[in-house]
Amino acid sequence: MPQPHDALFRALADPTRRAIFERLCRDGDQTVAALTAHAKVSQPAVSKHLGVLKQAGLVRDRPEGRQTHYSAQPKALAPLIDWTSQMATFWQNRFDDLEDLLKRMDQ
Amino acid sequence: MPQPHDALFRALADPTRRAIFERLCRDGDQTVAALTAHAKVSQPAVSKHLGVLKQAGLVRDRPEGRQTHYSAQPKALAPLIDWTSQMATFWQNRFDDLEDLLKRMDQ
DNA sequence: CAGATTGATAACAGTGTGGTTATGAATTAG
DNA sequence: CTAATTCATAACCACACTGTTATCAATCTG
Repeated sequence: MPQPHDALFRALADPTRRAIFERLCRDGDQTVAALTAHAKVSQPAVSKHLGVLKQAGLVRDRPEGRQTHYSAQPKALAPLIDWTSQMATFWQNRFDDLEDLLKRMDQ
Repeated sequence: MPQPHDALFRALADPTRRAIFERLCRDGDQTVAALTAHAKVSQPAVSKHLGVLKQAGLVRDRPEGRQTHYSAQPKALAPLIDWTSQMATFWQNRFDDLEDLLKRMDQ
């Protein structure tokens, strides 16, 4: 059972892919050609990365004539934020438990 | 030039590794044997995952006799939080720019 | 000391991932 | 219509990654 997080974490694991996503967040709509111009890899590589990002919901594509515009979908980062804060919460709760324990021992 | 983020994102990309980290966040200090008992992989695999997590700063090890205790280091998640909020900020700024543009057009 | 336990490491196998070049379909320009 | 452009896909390659089993050093136990 693959977690819903899984595709997201996987997609963000690659630096080239993160760079593409960052650029889309920073500068908005971009064609594949524009993204390729700034990437250090070939156009097919960029297309494949965009495919992975799209699969993870991180980008949307908007075909327009012979070019395809891609845009960031930062809402897709929500599960990552949730997961992170959950980890922090677990951590915090353990301190709370420790506190409770110490209080109980104090009696 | 490997970003400081890189090891972090990479470490979190694997589900087995995330599960180990989650358990350490939830239940605190664990020996390798305890972690292996709940993982679906062999002890050497767990040890290797712990090595990767340690490299990324996500866990600390505390040798004690013949066993090694591992604990989560949630502070290591900070760069991930920063990165995420930066993406959101970029996104927000682009809306601000758009707003500015619309205001300017309104005059 | 002898034997059992714990965990790290080595060696290896299978798979996945990220890159390349080649190519083709669709669209635009001349 | 012809030529050029844009992007996706196919085919392939190299390597990294995750898992395995075997083994060993270190430590505890009897």
